[in-house]
Amino acid sequence: MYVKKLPELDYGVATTIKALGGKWKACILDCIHLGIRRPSELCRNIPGASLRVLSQQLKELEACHIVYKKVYAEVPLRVEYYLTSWGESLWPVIVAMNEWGNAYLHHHCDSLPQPNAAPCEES
Amino acid sequence: MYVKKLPELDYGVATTIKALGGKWKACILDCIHLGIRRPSELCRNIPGASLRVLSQQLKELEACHIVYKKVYAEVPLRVEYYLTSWGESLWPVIVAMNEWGNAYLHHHCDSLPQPNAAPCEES
DNA sequence: GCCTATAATGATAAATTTATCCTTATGGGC
DNA sequence: GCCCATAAGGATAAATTTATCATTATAGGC
Repeated sequence: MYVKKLPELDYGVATTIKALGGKWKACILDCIHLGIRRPSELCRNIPGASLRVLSQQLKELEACHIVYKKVYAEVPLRVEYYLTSWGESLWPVIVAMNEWGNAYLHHHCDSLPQPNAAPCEES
Repeated sequence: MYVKKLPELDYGVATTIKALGGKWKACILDCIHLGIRRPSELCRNIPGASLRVLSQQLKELEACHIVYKKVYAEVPLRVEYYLTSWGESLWPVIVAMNEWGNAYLHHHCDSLPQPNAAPCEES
């Protein structure tokens, strides 16, 4: 397993981003919030993400106490993920981030500019 | 300059994280919000960040329309960064993220667990 | 027997981000 | 002349994250 070599920042925003900032984490939480709980279901609902990547992200979310896992003794194996109370408390933050981002996308139309995009004041 | 090879996700949360998720970006925005505007000042106020890294992050923030830049014809060169209206509109989101993260830190005491931390339900 | 599906993880490659070091340019202090 | 400070960026290394491919284990369909 990978272990960090550099010190981490530990103020509020950095903590939230560590918990939520993985590439697929917001998608996953959104699905779980909608009741899509099984890894294979998540994989079918999140185009572009492999089961492997989703497993990794779910494991991190679990380690961060954002989701927890229920395992059923069935075959084929059945696993479901649920939001913890911390995950629930994160929801309004996710909504706020989503609203800002969507407003931004709506205004700027195309995706975020590449680093060398033309500068502009107060666009 | 680095150009992306993989497609990007473009829903709200991902957009917000792209704008705000760089390692030093929240620190920088916090400083600018407090009136610390010059790169050299930022560098003195953000331990661990080099001028080089701050320049990179500022450039990205500028490209994302979160901050803009004023250059004064002085020597030594004087540059100041200000929040754009988009940057201002992002502020409540930053506050919400900061509050959640601080509550989390306060509850979990030490920094976020490493990926292999012991699982727990509803901690 | 080989295929399906399920969930998880090891090993490793590829992509991306962040860090380090160096250079440019300007003018003042000593 | 060499040092300071300022801001910016090139070149490259290091760190980190994400992706790809393979394997394990279990039971049912055909």
